[in-house]
Formats: sequence, structure tokens, C-alpha cells
Amino acid sequence: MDHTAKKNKRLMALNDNKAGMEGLDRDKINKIIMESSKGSRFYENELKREQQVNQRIEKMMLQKAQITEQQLKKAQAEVERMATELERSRDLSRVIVHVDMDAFYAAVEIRDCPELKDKPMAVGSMSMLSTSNYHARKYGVRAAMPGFIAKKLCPNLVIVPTNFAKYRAVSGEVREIFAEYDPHFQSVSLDEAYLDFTDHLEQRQSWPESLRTHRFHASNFGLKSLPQEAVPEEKDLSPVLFDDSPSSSPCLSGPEGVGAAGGAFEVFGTSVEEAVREMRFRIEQKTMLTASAGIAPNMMLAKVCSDKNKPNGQYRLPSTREAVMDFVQNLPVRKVSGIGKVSEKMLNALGISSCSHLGQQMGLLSLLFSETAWHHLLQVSLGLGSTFIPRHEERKSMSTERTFKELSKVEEQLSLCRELCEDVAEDMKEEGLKGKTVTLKLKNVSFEVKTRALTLPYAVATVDEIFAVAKDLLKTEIDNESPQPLRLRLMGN
DNA sequence: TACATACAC
DNA sequence: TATGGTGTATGTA
Repeated sequence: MDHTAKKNKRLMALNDNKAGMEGLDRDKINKIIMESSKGSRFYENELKREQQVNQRIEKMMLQKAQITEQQLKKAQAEVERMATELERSRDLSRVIVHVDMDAFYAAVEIRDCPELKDKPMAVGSMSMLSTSNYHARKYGVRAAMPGFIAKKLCPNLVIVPTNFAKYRAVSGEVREIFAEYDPHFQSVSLDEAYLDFTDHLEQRQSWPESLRTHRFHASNFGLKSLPQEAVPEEKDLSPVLFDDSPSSSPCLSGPEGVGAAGGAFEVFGTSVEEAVREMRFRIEQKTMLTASAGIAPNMMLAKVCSDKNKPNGQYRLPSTREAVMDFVQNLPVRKVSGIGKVSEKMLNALGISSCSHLGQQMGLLSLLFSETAWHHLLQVSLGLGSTFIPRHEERKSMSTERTFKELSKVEEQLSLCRELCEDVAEDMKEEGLKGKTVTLKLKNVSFEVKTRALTLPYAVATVDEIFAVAKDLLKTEIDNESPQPLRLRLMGN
């Protein structure tokens, strides 16, 4: 193919339009990323995968060409009916909040090492970064970018290794606060959660001021005794680097004062916004870290809203059908949780980039996508989402995997496999679990991934039981390739 | 059930 | 030198 050059440009390119980039411009960044990637086995594999997606799209377009006016009309009517039905059950009565800590890992590391405060930094390794701070983002340094490429974009970048034990501890502190607003909150990860504020707000209406009053803690930074104006101090209080958030910190405008003990305090109101502001305030007082939040009538919308005034901000979408529909019209499909890179590309091929397009094309989509998929898209286009927060269900799988430098010797592969089985068995023991399906995952040096699974008639949990199965699966693969050895870079199970 | 793919963080 | 790890859902055979 000769027209791939253009496409390739977009393949590895900087994926984001989030933060402003003052250091380097986009083209320059993309050029550096491309030069670092081109020719690598990783890149070759990415190209291959892109081709697969393109083929999927071609197939879809062919299918589209087959659709008759008749079919489309019929599908349209069907969609219409379903939309009416969904509309009938629209529930705007819940107040759902999505909270997201700002650049969490990076913020924690900066808090604990003020040296880093004004430097571009990221958390991770030369192989992979988890997150980066604001300064680094200016250079195009992003989460999920390998550190060695980030270093090329920003030679002064400081890379701090991850310290999950610490993040877990901080996360625990934040979750204690979440629980006070919704004991049934659902955490998505260490730094993110959904809360249903409905009940809290009802209670809150009859709360005296005392319950809505929260103190600035003098323990934060060098704030011994607070001066009368806590307002301008607030920024200095924040250890987080995102001091550029424009509309997002109207925060300390409410009535606040100085307590008898000398600590300043603030009284929060009874509205949703005030309650969420209060929660974020308490998080910051407790952890010296900032959070952003989205407030909306369902989970899907709340999630999008939390991104709106990030970092250190919040956004409320009013609970009216009109506001919701309005909000959704201009929403790029990619912003919706669950619509990733591939779905976006497929939708784009159909001329769909915003949710308003979704609404217009639902007839077509119902013919080209699976039932579950188009139902979901229809809901999105109507601004619908879950209005209750499901409790975290029981885990369905447990796994461990490791990447290493090329491993080609059979004995080494087997002993590594055993090691992984030991790890999994240990983890299973900790939770007192058993499992019936053993899955072996292999990635070769060309980044091709394979999984091999076997389901047993009974549940297993011990190393020996698991390894017995995994060893067989691995041996089968080794035999399969022989006389060529398996050249593995990752193994998991 | 087996496997691959997509997605999220 | 160098592109992660863990878990869920879904489509398809």
C-alpha cells in the first residue's frame, strides 16, 4: 500500500488535546514520537493491528452499501420506538457524582518531594509512564507513553518509580471521605469513584451550619496561623501544580472565618455544588491533593462532567431533559466511557463524531452494530445512563503477568511459568478463591499475543494443580512452534 | 468453551 | 536498551 504513509502519521501520534502545549508544538512532538517508534517491532505490530481495524471498517462499509431504503426506514422506526420507550423511563431524580483525583500518582509524589514541584516529572519507568504532571504535559509527555520517548520530548523529565503501597494508602484516606457522602460509593480505581449524593443531599437540607463547617488544617504546609484572607492562600496551600485552572477554582468565595483557636474555617451551603465542593475541600485538607468532580443525573454523564473542569474543578449538569440533551449534542463520542479508539474510528467512518450525529444515524447503526452495541449508543445519544450505582460484584478472574527480555529456552520458560503459577496461587489463597479455568497468556518478541485456556470439571487453587494445567498448555505451544523456539517477552496466567 | 478484541485505569 | 499490568465485557466460532 502506498497511501499508508498518511495513516501511519496518525497511528503513533500524540493522542491528546487535553492540556496546552507551550514547550513544543504538536507537529514537533509527533515527529519525535514517530522517529522513536518507527521500525520497532512494537510499531510494526501496531501497523498490523491498524490494518485489521481498517479491514473491519471496509467490511462495515460494504455492509452499509447493501442496505436498502426500505430496511433503513424500518430500522429507523424500530429505533424510534425504542427511543420513546427509553424516554418514558428517563430518570432525572438522582444526583450522581464522579470524583477523580488530579494526576494522582504524580501529585502524591510531588507532595512527598517538594523538590519536584516545579520540574517536569512523571511516574513510571523508562519503559512505561503511568502519569505525568502539568509541566511534563506541556512537552507532550503523557500517561501510557514509554519513558524513553518522553525523555526525548523532554530531556529534563524526572521519572519517579511507582509506589503503589503509598497510593493505596492515600486512596484509603480519600475513600473515608467518600463514604461520608455515600456509604455505597463505587471505586473505579485508586483515584476515581462514583457516588450517589441523593440521600446525602436530602439529609443535608436540615443540617445545622456546624455540620457543614470545615476547618483549614494548619498542618498543611507552612500555614501556622491563618491570616484573615484565606482566599489567596488557598493556591499556595495546594501542592499540586495545576495552578492554571481558569474557571475551576471559584472555590473559596463563600463565607469563611477565623475560629477562636486561630484556624480558619469555611461554612458550606446545602446545594449539590456546595456539598461536592465541601467534599473536595476535605480531600485537599486531608491529603494535600486536589480532586475534580462531575455532577449529573446519571453515571455516564457524571463521568464526562468530571473531566470538564479538570484539574481542581467541578461541573454540574442540571437535571433537566433540555440541559442533558443540549450537553450531549456537542459531546464528542470519544469522551464517552466505553467508546474507545476503535469504536471512534468506526463511527468516524460513518461520519459520526459527536453524539448529535449518533442520534441522527441510529437507524443505520442499528443495522451495522450488534444489538448490545447499538442499544448502548442509543442510550448515549439520549444522554441516558445508569442512575443507580451497582455494588462491586465478585471477581471473575485473577491473573498475573510479566514482561521480560527475550526468553527462548524451554526450561526457563517452564520455570517462569511455575513462578507465575506460584504468584497466582498465593493471591488466590489470600482471597480464599478457587477457579475452574486456567488461562496461559503469551506474547512473543513481535508483540503478538496468544491466550490458551483449559476449563476443568472442578475448581483448583494450589500451585501444583494450576501449574500442571499451565505446563501442558505451554508445552503444547512449544511443540507447536518447534523446531523454532517460542521467543517470549511476556507470560501470564 | 476457547479465543480474540476492545476498553478502562 | 527500552512500549505495562489487571480486570471486565462482548462477539464469534
